[in-house]
Amino acid sequence: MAEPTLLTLLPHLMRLSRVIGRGQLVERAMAATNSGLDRPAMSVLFQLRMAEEPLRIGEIAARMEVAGPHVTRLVQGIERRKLVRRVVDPQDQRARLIDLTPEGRQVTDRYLETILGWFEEALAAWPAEDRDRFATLTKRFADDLANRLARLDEED
Amino acid sequence: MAEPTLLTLLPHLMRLSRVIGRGQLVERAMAATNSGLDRPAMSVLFQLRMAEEPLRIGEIAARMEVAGPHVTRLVQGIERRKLVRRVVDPQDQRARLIDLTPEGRQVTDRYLETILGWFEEALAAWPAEDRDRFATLTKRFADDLANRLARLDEED
DNA sequence: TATTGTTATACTCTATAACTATA
DNA sequence: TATAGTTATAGAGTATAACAATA
Repeated sequence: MAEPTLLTLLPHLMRLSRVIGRGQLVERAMAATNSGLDRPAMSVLFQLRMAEEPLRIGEIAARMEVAGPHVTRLVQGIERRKLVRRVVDPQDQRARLIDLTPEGRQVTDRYLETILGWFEEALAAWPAEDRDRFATLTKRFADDLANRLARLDEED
Repeated sequence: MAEPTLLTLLPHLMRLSRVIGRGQLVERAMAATNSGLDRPAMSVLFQLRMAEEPLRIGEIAARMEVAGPHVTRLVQGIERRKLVRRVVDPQDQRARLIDLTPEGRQVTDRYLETILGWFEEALAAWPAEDRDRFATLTKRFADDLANRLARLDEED
């Protein structure tokens, strides 16, 4: 069955996906941050933090790869806690721009620093070259795979 | 905030985790396999296929990192479709050993070959050395990170 | 008395459909 | 008439608690 490298890669990817996406990592970082938020809400803050600019509801949904109404709800929750502001987009009165408040940014940074701290400790024995290589290859792999899968649509 | 390599790595990992674990990859491969199964059920078959031997309910739950009762349900479903057999463990009458039937193995192999085929196409331009390196680093990263997180328990 | 698995139940996350308001 | 977002509703996936059988 296929090339052995790819066959052995698959379980590692599945496992990594679980460690990152669900359970352990995120869940624990949220507990450490002690913000009272849940994972999906933090995911919205994370997207805003990485974007470094206000985003529309639809744009957040696209980046999180979830449906729009879901983001509406999540934003309502974090707005109530004053972690984001929701202002009408001056370019288009239908749209809303979601922006981190200073408090929101602070919470998000605490969360990120917790995770990155664990990364540093986990990779303490890694030479810098391996880290860079892993980061580069991970991005390339995600891109190449996503592109291949996107082409499946067109093949119909 | 922390080392830049790790900060940029994070979104790539999150994205990879989404591409692999949810949506696109698995969902499409299931559709292509046309088995009528859902993702969690296929995940059980996948674990059995990788183990290359019958596994107990509890062992499957541990490998999938989900709760026991959930696996009981999933196994009931795939047993009804005759993709696995469920026999009493001769070593321990309380336990059940779950084993792939030939049909179950066939379905799982079709699923795996679909995914690995896409991997090969996605990585067509990758030198063999990069593939090996990526596989090695991915495993190491998952291991090191899981170990670091496991130590959080002991620190309490 | 502890462990393996099962049954029953409830909760979290996310999707779809119908609607409102702007464009 | 199309688009951005919202409200209402429903579904998938998983967890927890209580139980049964065997160790």
